[in-house]
Amino acid sequence: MPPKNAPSRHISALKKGEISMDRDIDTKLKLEQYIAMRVKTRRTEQALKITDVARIAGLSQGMVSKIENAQVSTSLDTLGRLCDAIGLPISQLFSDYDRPTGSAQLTKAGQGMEVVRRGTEKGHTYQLLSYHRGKKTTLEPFLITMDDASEVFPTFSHPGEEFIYLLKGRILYRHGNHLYEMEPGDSLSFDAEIPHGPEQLLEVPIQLLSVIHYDDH
Amino acid sequence: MPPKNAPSRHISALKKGEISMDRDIDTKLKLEQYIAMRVKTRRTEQALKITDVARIAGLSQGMVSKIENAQVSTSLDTLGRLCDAIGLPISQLFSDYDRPTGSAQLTKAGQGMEVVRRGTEKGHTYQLLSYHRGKKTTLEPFLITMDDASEVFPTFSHPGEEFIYLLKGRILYRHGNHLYEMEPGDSLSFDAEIPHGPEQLLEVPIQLLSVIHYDDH
DNA sequence: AATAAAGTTTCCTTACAGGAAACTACGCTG
DNA sequence: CAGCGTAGTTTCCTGTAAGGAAACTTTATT
Repeated sequence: MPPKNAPSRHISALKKGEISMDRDIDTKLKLEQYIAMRVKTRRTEQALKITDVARIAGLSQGMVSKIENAQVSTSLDTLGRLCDAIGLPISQLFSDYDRPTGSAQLTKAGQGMEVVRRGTEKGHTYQLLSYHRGKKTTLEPFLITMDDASEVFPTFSHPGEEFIYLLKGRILYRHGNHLYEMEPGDSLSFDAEIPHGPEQLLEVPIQLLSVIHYDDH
Repeated sequence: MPPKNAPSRHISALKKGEISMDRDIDTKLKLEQYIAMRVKTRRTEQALKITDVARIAGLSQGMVSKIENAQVSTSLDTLGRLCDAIGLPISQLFSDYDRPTGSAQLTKAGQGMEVVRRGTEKGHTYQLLSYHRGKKTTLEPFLITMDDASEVFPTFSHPGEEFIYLLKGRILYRHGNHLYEMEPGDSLSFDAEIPHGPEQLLEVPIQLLSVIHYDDH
Protein backbone atom coordinates (compact mmCIF):
# COMPACT_ATOMS: atom_id res chain seq x y z
CA MET A 1 0.00 0.00 0.00
CA PRO A 2 1.68 3.21 -1.08
CA PRO A 3 1.90 6.24 1.18
CA LYS A 4 -1.39 7.92 1.20
CA ASN A 5 -0.34 11.10 -0.45
CA ALA A 6 1.69 9.53 -3.20
CA PRO A 7 0.20 8.66 -6.57
CA SER A 8 0.10 4.92 -6.96
CA ARG A 9 2.88 3.56 -9.13
CA HIS A 10 0.43 1.15 -10.63
CA ILE A 11 -1.88 3.91 -11.61
CA SER A 12 0.65 5.95 -13.46
CA ALA A 13 1.68 2.86 -15.30
CA LEU A 14 -1.90 2.21 -16.30
CA LYS A 15 -2.32 5.71 -17.52
CA LYS A 16 0.62 5.28 -19.78
CA GLY A 17 -0.73 1.96 -21.03
CA GLU A 18 2.46 0.23 -19.97
CA ILE A 19 0.73 -2.54 -18.10
CA SER A 20 -1.83 -4.26 -20.25
CA MET A 21 -4.96 -5.98 -19.04
CA ASP A 22 -3.40 -9.27 -19.98
CA ARG A 23 -0.33 -8.93 -17.88
CA ASP A 24 -2.34 -7.87 -14.84
CA ILE A 25 -4.36 -11.02 -15.08
CA ASP A 26 -1.20 -13.08 -15.35
CA THR A 27 0.32 -11.80 -12.18
CA LYS A 28 -1.53 -12.24 -8.92
CA LEU A 29 -2.24 -8.70 -7.79
CA LYS A 30 -3.06 -7.52 -4.38
CA LEU A 31 -6.78 -7.70 -3.95
CA GLU A 32 -7.39 -4.00 -3.93
CA GLN A 33 -5.43 -3.58 -7.13
CA TYR A 34 -7.39 -6.31 -8.78
CA ILE A 35 -10.66 -4.86 -7.55
CA ALA A 36 -9.66 -1.43 -8.74
CA MET A 37 -9.08 -2.72 -12.22
CA ARG A 38 -12.23 -4.74 -12.46
CA VAL A 39 -14.47 -2.07 -11.00
CA LYS A 40 -13.11 0.65 -13.21
CA THR A 41 -13.42 -1.49 -16.31
CA ARG A 42 -16.95 -2.43 -15.50
CA ARG A 43 -18.02 1.10 -14.69
CA THR A 44 -16.66 2.47 -17.92
CA GLU A 45 -18.23 -0.40 -19.88
CA GLN A 46 -21.51 0.61 -18.37
CA ALA A 47 -20.87 4.23 -19.32
CA LEU A 48 -21.34 5.28 -15.71
CA LYS A 49 -19.62 8.21 -14.11
CA ILE A 50 -18.02 8.07 -10.71
CA THR A 51 -20.62 10.48 -9.44
CA ASP A 52 -23.44 8.23 -10.70
CA VAL A 53 -21.97 5.18 -9.02
CA ALA A 54 -21.30 7.04 -5.82
CA ARG A 55 -24.85 8.23 -5.64
CA ILE A 56 -26.36 4.80 -6.38
CA ALA A 57 -24.05 3.04 -3.96
CA GLY A 58 -24.44 5.58 -1.21
CA LEU A 59 -20.71 6.34 -1.17
CA SER A 60 -18.72 9.50 -1.66
CA GLN A 61 -17.21 10.07 -5.08
CA GLY A 62 -13.88 10.37 -3.38
CA MET A 63 -14.23 6.89 -2.04
CA VAL A 64 -15.18 5.45 -5.43
CA SER A 65 -12.17 7.16 -6.95
CA LYS A 66 -9.87 5.87 -4.26
CA ILE A 67 -11.14 2.32 -4.63
CA GLU A 68 -10.75 2.45 -8.42
CA ASN A 69 -7.24 3.72 -8.04
CA ALA A 70 -6.29 1.16 -5.40
CA GLN A 71 -5.54 3.87 -2.88
CA VAL A 72 -7.62 2.20 -0.24
CA SER A 73 -8.85 -1.21 0.56
CA THR A 74 -12.57 -1.38 0.89
CA SER A 75 -14.73 -3.01 3.46
CA LEU A 76 -16.94 -5.90 2.36
CA ASP A 77 -20.10 -3.93 2.87
CA THR A 78 -18.88 -1.07 0.74
CA LEU A 79 -17.65 -3.49 -1.89
CA GLY A 80 -21.06 -5.15 -2.04
CA ARG A 81 -22.80 -1.83 -2.55
CA LEU A 82 -20.34 -0.71 -5.15
CA CYS A 83 -20.77 -3.91 -7.13
CA ASP A 84 -24.53 -3.67 -6.97
CA ALA A 85 -24.29 -0.15 -8.33
CA ILE A 86 -22.22 -1.17 -11.35
CA GLY A 87 -24.07 -4.43 -11.94
CA LEU A 88 -21.07 -6.63 -11.28
CA PRO A 89 -21.95 -9.71 -9.23
CA ILE A 90 -19.41 -10.47 -6.54
CA SER A 91 -19.05 -13.98 -7.90
CA GLN A 92 -18.09 -12.49 -11.24
CA LEU A 93 -15.86 -9.83 -9.76
CA PHE A 94 -13.54 -12.38 -8.23
CA SER A 95 -13.91 -15.08 -10.86
CA ASP A 96 -10.55 -14.33 -12.47
CA TYR A 97 -8.61 -13.41 -9.40
CA ASP A 98 -6.54 -16.49 -8.89
CA ARG A 99 -7.61 -18.53 -11.90
CA PRO A 100 -5.27 -20.22 -14.21
CA THR A 101 -5.68 -18.34 -17.44
CA GLY A 102 -6.14 -19.08 -21.07
CA SER A 103 -6.95 -22.73 -21.13
CA ALA A 104 -9.14 -22.87 -24.19
CA GLN A 105 -8.85 -25.89 -26.39
CA LEU A 106 -8.19 -25.38 -30.07
CA THR A 107 -9.09 -28.21 -32.41
CA LYS A 108 -7.80 -27.79 -35.91
CA ALA A 109 -9.91 -28.85 -38.85
CA GLY A 110 -9.95 -32.60 -39.31
CA GLN A 111 -8.16 -33.25 -36.05
CA GLY A 112 -10.95 -33.96 -33.61
CA MET A 113 -10.76 -37.18 -31.71
CA GLU A 114 -12.55 -39.98 -33.56
CA VAL A 115 -15.11 -41.65 -31.34
CA VAL A 116 -17.63 -44.38 -31.66
CA ARG A 117 -21.13 -43.41 -30.74
CA ARG A 118 -23.08 -46.26 -29.29
CA GLY A 119 -25.68 -47.80 -31.57
CA THR A 120 -24.07 -46.61 -34.75
CA GLU A 121 -22.27 -48.45 -37.49
CA LYS A 122 -19.66 -47.73 -40.11
CA GLY A 123 -20.38 -45.43 -42.98
CA HIS A 124 -19.85 -42.27 -40.95
CA THR A 125 -17.34 -40.56 -38.76
CA TYR A 126 -17.84 -38.99 -35.37
CA GLN A 127 -15.19 -36.51 -34.36
CA LEU A 128 -15.24 -35.09 -30.84
CA LEU A 129 -14.15 -31.49 -31.09
CA SER A 130 -13.52 -30.83 -27.44
CA TYR A 131 -12.32 -33.12 -24.72
CA HIS A 132 -11.06 -31.59 -21.53
CA ARG A 133 -8.77 -33.52 -19.25
CA GLY A 134 -9.52 -32.72 -15.63
CA LYS A 135 -12.05 -29.96 -15.64
CA LYS A 136 -15.57 -31.26 -15.79
CA THR A 137 -17.49 -30.07 -18.82
CA THR A 138 -21.08 -30.52 -19.87
CA LEU A 139 -20.78 -29.11 -23.37
CA GLU A 140 -19.79 -31.67 -25.99
CA PRO A 141 -19.33 -30.78 -29.65
CA PHE A 142 -19.05 -33.32 -32.48
CA LEU A 143 -18.33 -33.14 -36.16
CA ILE A 144 -20.22 -35.97 -37.85
CA THR A 145 -19.42 -37.05 -41.39
CA MET A 146 -21.72 -39.45 -43.29
CA ASP A 147 -20.98 -40.96 -46.68
CA ASP A 148 -23.30 -43.90 -47.14
CA ALA A 149 -26.78 -42.82 -48.24
CA SER A 150 -28.18 -46.27 -47.50
CA GLU A 151 -27.15 -46.19 -43.86
CA VAL A 152 -29.88 -46.52 -41.25
CA PHE A 153 -29.67 -44.82 -37.85
CA PRO A 154 -31.32 -45.50 -34.54
CA THR A 155 -32.87 -42.63 -32.66
CA PHE A 156 -31.05 -41.15 -29.68
CA SER A 157 -32.39 -39.90 -26.38
CA HIS A 158 -30.45 -38.40 -23.51
CA PRO A 159 -30.94 -35.63 -20.92
CA GLY A 160 -30.05 -32.11 -21.97
CA GLU A 161 -30.22 -29.92 -25.01
CA GLU A 162 -28.76 -30.25 -28.44
CA PHE A 163 -27.91 -27.87 -31.26
CA ILE A 164 -27.05 -29.15 -34.74
CA TYR A 165 -25.81 -27.25 -37.78
CA LEU A 166 -25.61 -28.73 -41.26
CA LEU A 167 -22.39 -27.91 -43.04
CA LYS A 168 -22.67 -30.05 -46.16
CA GLY A 169 -25.16 -32.35 -47.92
CA ARG A 170 -28.91 -32.71 -47.25
CA ILE A 171 -30.52 -34.65 -44.47
CA LEU A 172 -33.91 -35.47 -43.10
CA TYR A 173 -33.69 -35.19 -39.33
CA ARG A 174 -36.16 -36.59 -36.85
CA HIS A 175 -37.22 -35.06 -33.53
CA GLY A 176 -40.06 -36.93 -31.90
CA ASN A 177 -42.72 -37.24 -34.53
CA HIS A 178 -41.42 -34.34 -36.55
CA LEU A 179 -39.16 -34.54 -39.56
CA TYR A 180 -37.02 -31.63 -40.61
CA GLU A 181 -35.36 -31.37 -43.93
CA MET A 182 -32.04 -29.61 -43.58
CA GLU A 183 -29.69 -28.00 -46.07
CA PRO A 184 -26.30 -26.36 -45.56
CA GLY A 185 -26.52 -23.47 -43.08
CA ASP A 186 -29.70 -24.83 -41.50
CA SER A 187 -29.68 -25.46 -37.79
CA LEU A 188 -31.89 -27.23 -35.31
CA SER A 189 -32.21 -26.87 -31.56
CA PHE A 190 -34.10 -29.27 -29.38
CA ASP A 191 -34.70 -31.06 -26.10
CA ALA A 192 -32.44 -34.08 -26.43
CA GLU A 193 -34.58 -36.35 -24.30
CA ILE A 194 -37.11 -36.65 -27.08
CA PRO A 195 -35.96 -39.37 -29.53
CA HIS A 196 -34.01 -37.81 -32.40
CA GLY A 197 -31.51 -38.63 -35.13
CA PRO A 198 -30.87 -38.81 -38.86
CA GLU A 199 -33.88 -40.30 -40.60
CA GLN A 200 -32.64 -40.32 -44.12
CA LEU A 201 -29.50 -39.12 -45.85
CA LEU A 202 -30.81 -37.18 -48.78
CA GLU A 203 -27.54 -36.10 -50.30
CA VAL A 204 -24.09 -37.34 -49.27
CA PRO A 205 -21.42 -36.64 -48.25
CA ILE A 206 -22.93 -35.01 -45.17
CA GLN A 207 -21.14 -32.94 -42.55
CA LEU A 208 -23.09 -32.16 -39.46
CA LEU A 209 -21.98 -30.21 -36.44
CA SER A 210 -23.64 -31.29 -33.21
CA VAL A 211 -23.27 -29.60 -29.83
CA ILE A 212 -24.75 -31.46 -26.92
CA HIS A 213 -25.22 -30.02 -23.51
CA TYR A 214 -25.68 -32.85 -21.07
CA ASP A 215 -28.05 -31.89 -18.35
CA ASP A 216 -26.14 -32.56 -15.17
CA HIS A 217 -28.63 -31.52 -12.57
CA MET B 1 -24.65 -7.23 12.42
CA PRO B 2 -25.65 -8.42 15.85
CA PRO B 3 -24.50 -6.72 19.04
CA LYS B 4 -20.94 -7.64 19.64
CA ASN B 5 -21.50 -9.61 22.78
CA ALA B 6 -24.50 -11.57 21.61
CA PRO B 7 -24.14 -14.96 19.94
CA SER B 8 -25.09 -14.68 16.28
CA ARG B 9 -28.63 -15.83 15.57
CA HIS B 10 -27.39 -17.44 12.40
CA ILE B 11 -24.88 -19.50 14.27
CA SER B 12 -27.29 -20.95 16.75
CA ALA B 13 -29.53 -21.95 13.86
CA LEU B 14 -26.61 -23.68 12.17
CA LYS B 15 -25.78 -25.55 15.30
CA LYS B 16 -29.27 -26.93 15.38
CA GLY B 17 -29.10 -27.86 11.69
CA GLU B 18 -32.19 -25.87 10.96
CA ILE B 19 -30.72 -23.97 8.04
CA SER B 20 -29.17 -26.24 5.43
CA MET B 21 -26.25 -25.38 3.22
CA ASP B 22 -28.44 -25.42 0.13
CA ARG B 23 -30.93 -22.99 1.41
CA ASP B 24 -28.24 -20.63 2.57
CA ILE B 25 -26.88 -20.47 -0.94
CA ASP B 26 -30.29 -19.80 -2.39
CA THR B 27 -30.79 -16.75 -0.27
CA LYS B 28 -28.34 -13.94 -0.71
CA LEU B 29 -26.55 -13.65 2.59
CA LYS B 30 -24.61 -10.77 3.85
CA LEU B 31 -21.05 -11.19 2.73
CA GLU B 32 -19.59 -11.87 6.13
CA GLN B 33 -22.19 -14.55 6.79
CA TYR B 34 -21.44 -16.20 3.47
CA ILE B 35 -17.71 -16.01 4.12
CA ALA B 36 -18.12 -17.44 7.59
CA MET B 37 -19.93 -20.42 6.23
CA ARG B 38 -17.52 -21.11 3.41
CA VAL B 39 -14.41 -20.66 5.51
CA LYS B 40 -15.62 -22.85 8.34
CA THR B 41 -16.70 -25.58 5.95
CA ARG B 42 -13.39 -25.50 4.16
CA ARG B 43 -11.33 -25.50 7.35
CA THR B 44 -13.13 -28.48 8.80
CA GLU B 45 -12.90 -30.32 5.46
CA GLN B 46 -9.17 -29.79 5.66
CA ALA B 47 -9.15 -31.07 9.25
CA LEU B 48 -7.49 -27.89 10.39
CA LYS B 49 -7.94 -26.37 13.81
CA ILE B 50 -8.55 -22.69 14.36
CA THR B 51 -5.20 -22.45 16.07
CA ASP B 52 -3.46 -24.00 13.03
CA VAL B 53 -5.11 -21.61 10.64
CA ALA B 54 -4.42 -18.64 12.86
CA ARG B 55 -0.77 -19.49 13.03
CA ILE B 56 -0.40 -20.06 9.30
CA ALA B 57 -2.34 -16.94 8.40
CA GLY B 58 -0.63 -14.80 11.00
CA LEU B 59 -3.89 -13.95 12.71
CA SER B 60 -5.11 -14.41 16.24
CA GLN B 61 -7.27 -17.42 16.92
CA GLY B 62 -9.88 -15.05 18.22
CA MET B 63 -10.04 -13.32 14.88
CA VAL B 64 -10.41 -16.57 13.00
CA SER B 65 -13.20 -17.58 15.32
CA LYS B 66 -14.95 -14.26 14.93
CA ILE B 67 -14.73 -14.41 11.14
CA GLU B 68 -16.08 -17.96 11.10
CA ASN B 69 -18.95 -16.94 13.28
CA ALA B 70 -19.75 -13.81 11.27
CA GLN B 71 -19.11 -11.64 14.29
CA VAL B 72 -16.88 -9.32 12.32
CA SER B 73 -16.34 -8.32 8.77
CA THR B 74 -12.82 -8.88 7.63
CA SER B 75 -10.48 -6.71 5.67
CA LEU B 76 -9.44 -7.88 2.23
CA ASP B 77 -5.86 -8.44 3.31
CA THR B 78 -6.88 -10.61 6.21
CA LEU B 79 -9.34 -12.47 4.00
CA GLY B 80 -6.60 -13.20 1.48
CA ARG B 81 -4.30 -14.57 4.16
CA LEU B 82 -7.03 -16.64 5.70
CA CYS B 83 -7.94 -18.18 2.35
CA ASP B 84 -4.32 -18.95 1.59
CA ALA B 85 -4.07 -20.72 4.93
CA ILE B 86 -7.05 -22.97 4.26
CA GLY B 87 -6.29 -23.44 0.57
CA LEU B 88 -9.42 -21.80 -0.70
CA PRO B 89 -8.80 -19.58 -3.74
CA ILE B 90 -10.64 -16.29 -3.57
CA SER B 91 -12.19 -16.98 -6.96
CA GLN B 92 -13.61 -20.17 -5.56
CA LEU B 93 -14.67 -18.63 -2.29
CA PHE B 94 -17.04 -16.23 -4.01
CA SER B 95 -18.04 -18.43 -6.93
CA ASP B 96 -21.42 -19.29 -5.49
CA TYR B 97 -22.24 -16.02 -3.83
CA ASP B 98 -24.80 -14.40 -6.10
CA ARG B 99 -25.46 -16.91 -8.87
CA PRO B 100 -28.98 -16.90 -10.28
CA THR B 101 -30.63 -20.38 -10.42
CA GLY B 102 -33.57 -21.89 -15.50
CA SER B 103 -40.18 -28.24 -29.29
CA ALA B 104 -37.41 -28.67 -31.82
CA GLN B 105 -36.62 -25.31 -33.51
CA LEU B 106 -35.42 -25.29 -37.07
CA THR B 107 -33.65 -22.22 -38.31
CA LYS B 108 -33.11 -22.13 -42.01
CA ALA B 109 -29.87 -20.76 -43.43
CA GLY B 110 -29.79 -17.02 -43.25
CA GLN B 111 -32.96 -16.82 -41.21
CA GLY B 112 -31.74 -16.58 -37.66
CA MET B 113 -33.02 -13.69 -35.64
CA GLU B 114 -30.71 -10.73 -35.97
CA VAL B 115 -29.64 -9.49 -32.58
CA VAL B 116 -27.44 -6.73 -31.29
CA ARG B 117 -24.77 -7.76 -28.88
CA ARG B 118 -23.90 -5.04 -26.43
CA GLY B 119 -20.56 -3.42 -26.78
CA THR B 120 -20.30 -4.18 -30.46
CA GLU B 121 -20.69 -1.97 -33.51
CA LYS B 122 -21.76 -2.30 -37.11
CA GLY B 123 -19.64 -4.27 -39.56
CA HIS B 124 -20.89 -7.64 -38.44
CA THR B 125 -24.09 -9.60 -38.06
CA TYR B 126 -25.20 -11.61 -35.09
CA GLN B 127 -27.87 -14.18 -35.87
CA LEU B 128 -29.42 -16.02 -32.98
CA LEU B 129 -30.10 -19.55 -34.24
CA SER B 130 -32.38 -20.66 -31.47
CA TYR B 131 -34.84 -18.74 -29.39
CA HIS B 132 -37.39 -20.67 -27.41
CA ARG B 133 -40.67 -19.18 -26.43
CA GLY B 134 -41.64 -20.44 -23.02
CA LYS B 135 -39.22 -23.16 -22.01
CA LYS B 136 -36.11 -21.74 -20.52
CA THR B 137 -32.95 -22.76 -22.29
CA THR B 138 -29.34 -22.44 -21.38
CA LEU B 139 -27.90 -23.30 -24.78
CA GLU B 140 -27.64 -20.34 -27.11
CA PRO B 141 -26.22 -20.62 -30.62
CA PHE B 142 -25.21 -17.69 -32.83
CA LEU B 143 -24.04 -17.33 -36.37
CA ILE B 144 -21.75 -14.35 -36.48
CA THR B 145 -20.76 -12.73 -39.74
CA MET B 146 -17.99 -10.15 -39.87
CA ASP B 147 -17.07 -8.16 -42.94
CA ASP B 148 -15.01 -5.25 -41.73
CA ALA B 149 -11.39 -6.24 -41.07
CA SER B 150 -10.75 -3.00 -39.22
CA GLU B 151 -13.44 -3.59 -36.65
CA VAL B 152 -12.41 -3.71 -33.01
CA PHE B 153 -14.20 -5.86 -30.44
CA PRO B 154 -14.41 -5.74 -26.70
CA THR B 155 -13.77 -8.87 -24.73
CA PHE B 156 -16.74 -10.73 -23.35
CA SER B 157 -17.07 -12.53 -20.08
CA HIS B 158 -20.05 -14.41 -18.78
CA PRO B 159 -20.64 -17.53 -16.73
CA GLY B 160 -20.70 -20.86 -18.55
CA GLU B 161 -18.97 -22.59 -21.42
CA GLU B 162 -18.60 -21.69 -25.05
CA PHE B 163 -17.87 -23.60 -28.22
CA ILE B 164 -16.99 -21.77 -31.43
CA TYR B 165 -16.51 -23.16 -34.92
CA LEU B 166 -15.04 -21.17 -37.78
CA LEU B 167 -16.92 -21.61 -41.02
CA LYS B 168 -15.26 -19.03 -43.20
CA GLY B 169 -12.39 -16.57 -43.15
CA ARG B 170 -9.46 -16.39 -40.71
CA ILE B 171 -9.52 -14.92 -37.26
CA LEU B 172 -7.30 -14.37 -34.27
CA TYR B 173 -9.34 -15.19 -31.18
CA ARG B 174 -8.50 -14.28 -27.63
CA HIS B 175 -9.12 -16.31 -24.50
CA GLY B 176 -7.59 -14.83 -21.35
CA ASN B 177 -4.03 -14.13 -22.19
CA HIS B 178 -3.93 -16.61 -25.07
CA LEU B 179 -4.45 -15.91 -28.74
CA TYR B 180 -5.61 -18.60 -31.13
CA GLU B 181 -5.39 -18.36 -34.86
CA MET B 182 -8.35 -20.09 -36.45
CA GLU B 183 -9.08 -21.25 -39.99
CA PRO B 184 -12.20 -22.87 -41.47
CA GLY B 185 -13.12 -26.10 -39.67
CA ASP B 186 -11.17 -25.09 -36.55
CA SER B 187 -13.03 -25.02 -33.29
CA LEU B 188 -12.39 -23.69 -29.83
CA SER B 189 -13.94 -24.63 -26.50
CA PHE B 190 -13.49 -22.66 -23.31
CA ASP B 191 -14.71 -21.37 -19.98
CA ALA B 192 -16.66 -18.28 -20.96
CA GLU B 193 -15.95 -16.42 -17.76
CA ILE B 194 -12.43 -15.78 -18.80
CA PRO B 195 -12.43 -12.71 -21.02
CA HIS B 196 -12.59 -13.71 -24.66
CA GLY B 197 -13.47 -12.43 -28.13
CA PRO B 198 -12.18 -11.68 -31.62
CA GLU B 199 -8.81 -10.01 -31.41
CA GLN B 200 -8.16 -9.44 -35.07
CA LEU B 201 -9.98 -10.29 -38.25
CA LEU B 202 -7.28 -11.81 -40.41
CA GLU B 203 -9.32 -12.55 -43.49
CA VAL B 204 -12.84 -11.41 -44.12
CA PRO B 205 -15.65 -12.19 -44.69
CA ILE B 206 -15.77 -14.27 -41.52
CA GLN B 207 -18.53 -16.65 -40.49
CA LEU B 208 -18.28 -17.95 -36.97
CA LEU B 209 -20.63 -20.30 -35.25
CA SER B 210 -20.80 -19.77 -31.50
CA VAL B 211 -22.68 -21.95 -29.05
CA ILE B 212 -22.87 -20.62 -25.54
CA HIS B 213 -24.00 -22.61 -22.59
CA TYR B 214 -24.92 -20.24 -19.84
CA ASP B 215 -24.05 -21.62 -16.46
CA ASP B 216 -27.18 -21.41 -14.40
CA HIS B 217 -26.11 -22.75 -11.05
C1' DA C 1 -11.31 32.26 -22.39
C1' DA C 2 -14.88 30.83 -19.27
C1' DT C 3 -17.57 27.36 -17.43
C1' DA C 4 -19.11 22.90 -16.26
C1' DA C 5 -18.30 18.24 -15.57
C1' DA C 6 -15.53 14.54 -14.06
C1' DG C 7 -12.19 12.78 -11.34
C1' DT C 8 -8.35 13.12 -7.65
C1' DT C 9 -6.38 14.39 -3.36
C1' DT C 10 -6.09 16.29 1.28
C1' DC C 11 -7.47 16.60 5.89
C1' DC C 12 -9.97 14.79 9.47
C1' DT C 13 -12.90 11.72 12.43
C1' DT C 14 -14.40 7.71 14.32
C1' DA C 15 -15.81 2.96 13.93
C1' DC C 16 -14.39 -1.32 14.14
C1' DA C 17 -10.80 -4.90 12.82
C1' DG C 18 -7.71 -7.33 15.14
C1' DG C 19 -4.92 -8.68 19.25
C1' DA C 20 -4.18 -10.34 24.02
C1' DA C 21 -5.99 -12.66 27.43
C1' DA C 22 -9.74 -14.39 30.12
C1' DC C 23 -13.30 -17.59 29.84
C1' DT C 24 -16.04 -21.80 28.49
C1' DA C 25 -16.70 -26.35 26.82
C1' DC C 26 -15.09 -30.76 25.97
C1' DG C 27 -12.23 -34.90 26.16
C1' DC C 28 -8.96 -37.75 28.38
C1' DT C 29 -6.36 -39.85 32.14
C1' DG C 30 -5.08 -41.37 36.69
C1' DC D 1 -14.08 -37.41 40.58
C1' DA D 2 -10.39 -34.00 39.95
C1' DG D 3 -6.99 -32.19 37.16
C1' DC D 4 -5.11 -31.09 32.92
C1' DG D 5 -4.85 -30.13 28.12
C1' DT D 6 -7.05 -28.82 23.92
C1' DA D 7 -10.15 -26.23 21.10
C1' DG D 8 -12.95 -22.59 20.49
C1' DT D 9 -15.50 -18.23 22.13
C1' DT D 10 -15.86 -13.83 24.16
C1' DT D 11 -14.43 -9.53 26.38
C1' DC D 12 -11.83 -5.49 26.63
C1' DC D 13 -9.00 -2.37 24.46
C1' DT D 14 -6.33 0.40 21.00
C1' DG D 15 -4.60 2.09 16.84
C1' DT D 16 -5.29 2.57 12.15
C1' DA D 17 -7.25 3.17 8.03
C1' DA D 18 -11.96 3.43 5.73
C1' DG D 19 -14.84 6.78 4.40
C1' DG D 20 -16.66 11.62 4.10
C1' DA D 21 -16.47 16.58 3.01
C1' DA D 22 -14.42 19.75 0.51
C1' DA D 23 -10.62 21.69 -1.95
C1' DC D 24 -8.09 20.97 -5.98
C1' DT D 25 -6.89 19.36 -10.75
C1' DT D 26 -7.97 17.77 -15.20
C1' DT D 27 -10.81 17.43 -19.11
C1' DA D 28 -14.41 18.69 -22.19
C1' DT D 29 -17.53 21.98 -24.13
C1' DT D 30 -19.17 26.36 -25.75
